[in-house]
Amino acid sequence: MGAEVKQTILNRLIGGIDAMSPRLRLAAKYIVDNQSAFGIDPIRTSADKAGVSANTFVRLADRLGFDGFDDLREPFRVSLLERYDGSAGEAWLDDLSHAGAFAADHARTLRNEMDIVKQSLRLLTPHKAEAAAALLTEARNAYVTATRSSYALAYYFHYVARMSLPHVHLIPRHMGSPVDEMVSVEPSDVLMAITFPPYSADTIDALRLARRSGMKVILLSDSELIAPAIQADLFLKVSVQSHHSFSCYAGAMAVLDSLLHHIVTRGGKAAELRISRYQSLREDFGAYWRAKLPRLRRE
Amino acid sequence: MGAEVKQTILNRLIGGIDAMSPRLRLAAKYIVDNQSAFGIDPIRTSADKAGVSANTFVRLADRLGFDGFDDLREPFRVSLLERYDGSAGEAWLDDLSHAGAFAADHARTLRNEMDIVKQSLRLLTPHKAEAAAALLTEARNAYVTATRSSYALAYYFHYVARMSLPHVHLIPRHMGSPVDEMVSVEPSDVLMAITFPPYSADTIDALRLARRSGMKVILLSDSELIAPAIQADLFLKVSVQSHHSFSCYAGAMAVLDSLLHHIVTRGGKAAELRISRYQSLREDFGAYWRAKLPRLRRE
DNA sequence: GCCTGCAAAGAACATATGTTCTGAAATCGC
DNA sequence: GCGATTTCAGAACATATGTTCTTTGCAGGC
Repeated sequence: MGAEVKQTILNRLIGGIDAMSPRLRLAAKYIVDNQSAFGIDPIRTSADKAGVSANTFVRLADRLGFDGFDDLREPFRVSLLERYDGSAGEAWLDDLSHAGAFAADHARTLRNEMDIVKQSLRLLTPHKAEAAAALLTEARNAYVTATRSSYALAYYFHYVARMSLPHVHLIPRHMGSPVDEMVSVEPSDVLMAITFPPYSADTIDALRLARRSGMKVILLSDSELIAPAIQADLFLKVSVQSHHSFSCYAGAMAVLDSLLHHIVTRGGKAAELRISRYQSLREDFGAYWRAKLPRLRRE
Repeated sequence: MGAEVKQTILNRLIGGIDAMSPRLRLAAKYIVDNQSAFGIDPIRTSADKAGVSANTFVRLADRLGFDGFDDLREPFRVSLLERYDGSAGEAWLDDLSHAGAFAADHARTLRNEMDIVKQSLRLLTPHKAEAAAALLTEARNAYVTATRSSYALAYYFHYVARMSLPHVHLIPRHMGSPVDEMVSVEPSDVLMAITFPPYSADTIDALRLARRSGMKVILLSDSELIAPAIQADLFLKVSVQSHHSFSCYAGAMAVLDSLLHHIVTRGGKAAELRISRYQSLREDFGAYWRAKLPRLRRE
């Protein structure tokens, strides 16, 4: 009952947003993006978060034909109640399991994803996380390598990490083998390798070269035993098991997210500043909604 | 974070209820029984529903050591906001929270990762998953696009999907804008765009072009409202919130993993075969341990 | 019986919240 | 360009909300 009303409002907000004035758009977008927060916050809080004034929300409510702001917020309040009560625990997954063949199969994959994420994060002890962050931060140069599908993970990690640590490099940069770009490594460098079965020969070569060069080695994989005569200084185990023939990388991504957090935290104010400079640089391009508005950010 | 505090309060309420006066008991029981309602209702409403006076709740808050009623209700509010206390009650995480400053911070990030993964997967209903798989499978050509850090996600998705569906293309392939590679799109094609704030102008352009071309559009993002005049045929919402200035992609990755599963499943025997052919092709290169070993595959 | 101590409700108060009003700034139309 | 219109924020206002104060009622002790 309440959920329908809410959906109707959302549809009207989405459908009518192109015909709205800039501030009304911001307010509408805020509601669509933060439905739960909008349900509980008082009008001024929502206004601050959305970057508009309080009475912009009043005007939005009026424009939508409501008697007042409260009438607009009410459906979001009750939907918050309904949804929460219905979703306590893992009931939603169990329900899915009994909602037909496709849903049951779907539920199995979702459960698997959550399991590998939990399992991977569990294995990332604070000690290991701290050690990894320290190794990467204090290295002269830190090389991140991977190939094929795990290259995506390395790409992401490098993309974010380099904002905080300019001495992080992704190899191979384009084509070719990672060893080609390791000609001038030194013992004060670090190699972080990411590989999953079937393990890449290129990555294994890079690991071997790193060992010979006396570099520190961080290995992110599902097994510590990748190939003979390979040992990592720090092994980060992640779970990638799946029901099909290829791996699931959600666990690995969660571990990388977590490492990035520590790297940025270690970087302190300077790192934060560098990242926000990247951000603002990019916003000059993709600034559609925020167009010419002052960026009011909470906290 | 909020979920823990709430749980602590509940435990204290339940544990201490025998030592309370009759009215305080009523109030305590009401909180335990109606956690969500207690989170949003003002004090007088809760008082009416519980059958006590307003200041009984004030006294209860005082007795529990809070500075005021608001402090008592706050954890219930935020837990309502977090929609899903995915990580509540994980003993190993709770232990971490009390093992020093670094471990506590670490635990916070792990909890966040698990929550966004759960939240994202919850939003991926079987209906949406099936629709996405169908759109991608039945398209003449399917284009996957993203830029900057989310390019990693698109890269991964394309890498695996194309084994099952050869008509999936990653754009932009190297440099340049995705629109450059959309010159010959047709209404029977599909565009799957992945973008997170700050939204990329290139991706938005691609979405606009897709709309004009009559293509079907799948949008994987944190918001349905990316830019004006953009609407997706299928919107897959994922949670990327984090405690720092950049997004966490574990939830997005879990959703992609899940979609890939359905795509491969839909592909049937033919797809499985194609994938294992890729696998064996790669193993000829990277076959170190496996060389003379039987391939043990779980399940 | 009277007093003390506690529990509880209701009234009184200060603050927070939604709403309205006003004037300034931006935008549009000509 | 310049006036008309729209959009918007800040102040002013009435109501709602949390808190405090006061009073009442009820036990138990001397």
